[in-house]
Amino acid sequence: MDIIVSGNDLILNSVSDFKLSHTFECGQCFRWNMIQMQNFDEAYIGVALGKVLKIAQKNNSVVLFDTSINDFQNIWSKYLDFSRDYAAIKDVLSKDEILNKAINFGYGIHILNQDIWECIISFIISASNNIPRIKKIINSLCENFGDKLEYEGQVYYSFPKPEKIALLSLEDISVIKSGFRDKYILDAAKKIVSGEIDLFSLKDMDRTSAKKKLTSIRGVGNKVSDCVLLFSLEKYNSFPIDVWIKRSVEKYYFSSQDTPISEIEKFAAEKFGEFGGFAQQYIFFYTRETDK
DNA sequence: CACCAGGCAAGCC
DNA sequence: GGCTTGCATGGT
Repeated sequence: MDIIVSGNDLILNSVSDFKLSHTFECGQCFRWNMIQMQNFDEAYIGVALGKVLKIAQKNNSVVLFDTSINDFQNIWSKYLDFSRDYAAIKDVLSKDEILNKAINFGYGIHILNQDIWECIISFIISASNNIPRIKKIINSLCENFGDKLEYEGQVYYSFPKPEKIALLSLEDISVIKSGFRDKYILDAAKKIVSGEIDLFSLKDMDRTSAKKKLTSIRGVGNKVSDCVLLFSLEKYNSFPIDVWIKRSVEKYYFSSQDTPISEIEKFAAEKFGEFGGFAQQYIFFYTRETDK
């Protein structure tokens, strides 16, 4: 991959194993929206890490608009996971017939390195919910309590900090219509602001310890913590099992037989090992886009 | 109207 | 340990 500065924009050429729609639509993030741009195959605008980014792609070229080389190297390269060798991961996983199909379908998936706090709240909101409404609630949380950001004459909102959320009452937060999850959101904010949970130290912990810490937050159980571990703490052997993954794994590997989650976890650990998280994303995207 | 949606906690055994 | 039920809200 080579990087070219073009005015205020940054052009990445010879990008491989990456496609915007695969990465942004595979269910790991909720704040990226597709836009139309001439001369590109795909384009998105999103808010992440307190910044608005417009990004577009044509074939193997990706353009980050109004982005300095510093911001790319310090922020976006890591966020978009550009330094990982996805070809090597795909080689290993493709040996499995099902994964081979899933990878051919979602060949451009990258696992983003998201903000831990945003990830915790987003997946607390995801519980017993559907994706359009998850996006709607998160958007409302940002509009009501985040900071205003302007880009090209449009207004966007950052994801509100835990310090801001911790000061809210249940009544305050009821405007976002998150239902029974409201108290979980407040609990997470309070545990983080009080220092009971130190987000920074989670990164250095092993998977089991980090998971134990995360599940001490109300509303964070097995599945939500696995998502946080995978999408923001670089624990790539996590294999979050939601209803879709459960159904899909049962269909492809257990002759459509109802199987306990504990057994699916065991199966995934043995079958995919250190690449469990990547396998999960390929399967999730494949099954969501084709089974429906 | 019943049922479901990227689950989880609490209560039961 | 495992199993069941209630949970806010909005969409079919």
